Formats: sequence, structure tokens, C-alpha cells
Amino acid sequence: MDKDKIDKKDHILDVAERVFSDLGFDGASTRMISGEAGVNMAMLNYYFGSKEGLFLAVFERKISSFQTLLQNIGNEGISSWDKLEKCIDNYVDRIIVNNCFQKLINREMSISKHTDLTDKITKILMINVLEFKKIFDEGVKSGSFHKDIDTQLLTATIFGTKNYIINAPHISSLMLGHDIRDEKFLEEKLKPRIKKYMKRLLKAYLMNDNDNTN
Amino acid sequence: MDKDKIDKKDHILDVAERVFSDLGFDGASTRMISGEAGVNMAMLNYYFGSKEGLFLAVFERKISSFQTLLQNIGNEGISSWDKLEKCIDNYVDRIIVNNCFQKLINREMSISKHTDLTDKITKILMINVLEFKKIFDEGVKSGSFHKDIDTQLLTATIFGTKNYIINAPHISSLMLGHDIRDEKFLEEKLKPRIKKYMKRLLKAYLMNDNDNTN
DNA sequence: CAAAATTAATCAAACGATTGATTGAGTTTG
DNA sequence: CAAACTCAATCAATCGTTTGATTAATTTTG
Repeated sequence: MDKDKIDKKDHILDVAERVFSDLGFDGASTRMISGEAGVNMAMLNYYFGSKEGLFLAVFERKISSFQTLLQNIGNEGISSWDKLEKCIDNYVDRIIVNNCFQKLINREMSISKHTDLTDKITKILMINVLEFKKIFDEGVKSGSFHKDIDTQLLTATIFGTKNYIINAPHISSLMLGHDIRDEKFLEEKLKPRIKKYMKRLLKAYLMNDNDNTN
Repeated sequence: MDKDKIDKKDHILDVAERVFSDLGFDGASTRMISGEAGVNMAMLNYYFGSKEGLFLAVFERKISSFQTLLQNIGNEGISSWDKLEKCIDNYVDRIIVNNCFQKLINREMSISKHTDLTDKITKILMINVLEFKKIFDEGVKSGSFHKDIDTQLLTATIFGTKNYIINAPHISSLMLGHDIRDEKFLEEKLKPRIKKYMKRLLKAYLMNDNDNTN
């Protein structure tokens, strides 16, 4: 049946996404993926052609759902700071849900070589990055934010902080005293904590009176 | 000769570091490393015991010099803020020089599987993380920094911001308008800019009067 | 409608290649 | 000469992939 076929392919992709992001492309074996998915090894090649084909399939499935979420907020008729708060809430909510895919993206983006894959990913990630930057620049223009802020490095802080927490689980877990892959902890404790922290950090940098001369 | 032996080991480590950071631990093969280093494959095991031993040797060679550096700063008799500034200067200087090594660390740490390797790396990295955190906590205790700051997430911001700039070269380059792997740009422009930005960000969050209730 | 032909899905088994590691014989060195 | 070093050859294990047989569902045919 068509439906069953799609469901099974989807199930394989779910498992592959997790295993790839846990162990990396080279670290994950087709035997392990097929084993955990409960399908015969040959099915992977039957459906996806090759290990690389499977990897690409994982990417392309997720990538479509990624676009056009922050953009709506940017166009609302509220203050720059309110937009920023909304974007942070939205972004933190979203990345926590997809955190294993985020790891996958990050690993792939750390490769220096310029390929079709990195090109695609870059383009998609830039949408989010530029949306934050737009709000920063707009706030500077309207006088809500300080004039001499570094909006480019500030985006690096937002995305970098998130990546570090998600992407270095061993260190994060040690620092925070919990396994950050524990979903309950993630949802109930970490998520609101990250939101609160990021808002305060941004507010202090963007809006408070401070001596910025040096 | 003792000198020759050390030089040869060092040469192998140089090559291994580059290959590992290009391809990851799993992606790099011992044959490739020994081939590029111009030594027999058995030499790797002879000198370093195993592939993992080689990887650890690469790691420990670089990390040992850095770890003692932050600690010295932490013990100086200066204000918490001055320590922080010194640490940032030092840290930024160092990571820019070793950015290919940083990529290596990042890639390996994003692997979830808990092995002896990740365990060792985690332990070593935690030394730096905890050194920053110690200064934060000390500053809070002495009253120089705000009481209700999130020192744990703040370390994530420091290391995460750095990682993002170094480790996502495609995005960083697009944002900054230069190829961040251009050494001259890195040294003359980016380095001082990151230092200035990080200090201002930290100062605003840690020391400025602000409404932190929410 | 029933028999035959076709197709897609699944499986165990095996493929050649490559992996990290080891061996034992040979060479260099102090 | 003994110890340290170097090497080609080889090890078992694992890798991604392919194969040929089998099953079940679908379509075509008489």
C-alpha cells in the first residue's frame, strides 16, 4: 500500500535522523540504522539508493518545514523590543523540538568545503539570521536600541549560545546538572530559562544605559 | 635521536590534527594520516598505541598550554572584571590561531555517544569552562556583578559565540562580508572586534543597572 | 471469473573493500 | 650487541552494498 510505504520510509528517516545526529555520518552504520528501525538492511538501499542518499533524504524532509516562521513576527506593528522577545520565544520553542536535527545541521555546516548541500543549508539558515538582524537594525534606527551595537556579532551570540547548549551535550549536561536530552527537563526547565536569560542578555546590551566607550 | 623522535612525533600530530579536523575522527583513517605524514602505518600504533591514542595525543598537546593560562589569570590579585577582560583577550587570541583545532573539538563533542574519548575531552574542556564560571561566581560574591545572573548559560554564550563564528564559516562569512578564514582579516579586524564586543556584552549583562525582574 | 504474468517489497546471505591493529623480520642507533 | 625503530605483510572485524530467492499484492489475459 502507498500509505504503508510512506509511513515506513518516514519511520526509517526518523531513526536515521537520530542516529546520524548522534554519531555523525561516518560514525553511523547502515546496519545500526536498519537494526534500530526494525527493517532489513537492504531496504535502505532499496528506498534511498545509498547511505548518502538516505542522509540527503533526512535533510530534504526537514528543510521544507523550516522556512517562514520568524518572518511573520518581523512584520507586526509592535516595538522592536517586543518583536525581539517574540522571536526569541518562537525560536527557542522551535529549536528545542528539532534539537537532534539542529545537531545534524551544525555538523554539516562546520565542513569547510563548499558543496550543494552546505549551500542549501546556508541559504535556509540565513533567513533566520537576517530576520534577527533586521529587527536589531530597525531598533537602532528608531532609537530604541543603542547606536553603536554590533548587530552581526549579536546574531552570532544568539545562534551560538543555542548551538552550544544543544550541540555539546556532554558539557551542557555537566554544567546544568541534568541530561539535556531529557525531554521533560528540556521543556519545563531549560526552555523558559533560556528564554529569560536571552532576553535579559539582549536587553542589557541593547537598551540599558552603559558606558560603551572603549 | 631523541630530538628527531620528538620532531617526527610532532610532525605526525600536525598531520593528524589537520586530517581529523577535516574529516572527523570516524572519517579519518589511519592509513590516510600515516600516508600524508610520510610514515609507516605501524608507526602510529607504535608511538600512540591506537587511533584513539593518536587523537587524544593531538588533543592533549594543544589543550595543555591553554588550560594553565586561564588558571594563572584566575589567581591574580585583580578585580573580577579585570580577570574577565584578560581571559577574553587571551581566549580570543588563542582560538583564532587554533581555529582548525577548534572545529575538531566541536565536531567530536557533538556526538552523543558516551565513550572514554568524549569523557576525556569533556573533562579537559570543563577546565576552561569552569575557570570562566569561577570568575563569574567570584564577582557575584564580591558584589562586582549582579546577584541574579545565569553564570552557566553565560559560559554557553562565551564559548557558543566563538564556536559559531569559527565553526559556521559559510554563515559567518556571509554576515561579515569577508571569508573568515582569511588570516589577515581575522587578525587585524575580527579579533579586536570580537574582544570589544564580548567585553561590552558581558559588562552590560553583569554590571550595569538594569531592571532584571521578569 | 480464474489462471497467468507482472510488480513491489522483503529477506538472509554473501560480496569486495577498507578499517584499526598486529606480527615478525629487518634496520638503525647508541 | 641490545634497544629502539621501521617496514611489508597480514589479521579479524566491520563497512556499504549487492545478490538471488521468496512472498504478497496487482494487473493482464484467456
